Amino acid sequence: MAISSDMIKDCPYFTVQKVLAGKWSLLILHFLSEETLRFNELQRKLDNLTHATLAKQLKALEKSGLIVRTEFAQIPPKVEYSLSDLGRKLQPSLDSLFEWGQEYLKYSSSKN
Amino acid sequence: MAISSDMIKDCPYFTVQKVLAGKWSLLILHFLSEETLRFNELQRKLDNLTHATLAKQLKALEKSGLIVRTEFAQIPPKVEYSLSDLGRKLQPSLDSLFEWGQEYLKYSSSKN
DNA sequence: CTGCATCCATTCAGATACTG
DNA sequence: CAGTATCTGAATGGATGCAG
Repeated sequence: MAISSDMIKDCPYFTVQKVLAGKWSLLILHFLSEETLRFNELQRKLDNLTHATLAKQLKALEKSGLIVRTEFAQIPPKVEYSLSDLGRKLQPSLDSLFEWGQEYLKYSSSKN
Repeated sequence: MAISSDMIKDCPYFTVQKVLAGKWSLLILHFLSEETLRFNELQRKLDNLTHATLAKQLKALEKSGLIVRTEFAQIPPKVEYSLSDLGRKLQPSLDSLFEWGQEYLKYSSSKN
């Protein structure tokens, strides 16, 4: 259903929308673009986010191939997340969106 | 709920995610960036989309201030949609995302 | 520290049908 | 031609608790 046949394959916009669907995707990608982070470090940066929710988002991003999960076999467990090549390629777009977001905020605050 | 106090105001990423949340936002913005369109013209471009759904998306985008609705007082009714200044400013980001989407599709198809 | 399973609440796309 | 109202089902964010 939704968009049939060709479009779903041909349309990059659709892909983008799918990948960025996660409510926290942008934030996560942003933080990971600055540095590789462990699960808990990431969670601390994203306050107000339970570990279950974060886990789901990370899993989704990993499945999309945007981030890389590296597990260290040790006690206590340690897992690091970083951007994949694909994720790194997205960064310019991210920066661009970030700037636009600032414009938007500026605009709407002057509007009120 | 979710992200409290400052972050929600300060974080452009959050704004972006809110605006692009709609499943069809990217497509709609794309088509409108090429030309001003009437409701039905837009719907024809977005096949597989009921007018009710499209109406909701357009309303959301209009509320976000990304598109402009122009109504002509005539029979039969005529309404045109076009990008606002804010919407136009988003275009570079859109293009950037589009390119990335293509990369993504290329990558995943070679991966399979 | 990290992750999974479960349940709940909400959100939202989509279908249908009705109005001017 | 354009828009609205209502309903449904699916997806998903989020809370809690349990397990390596």
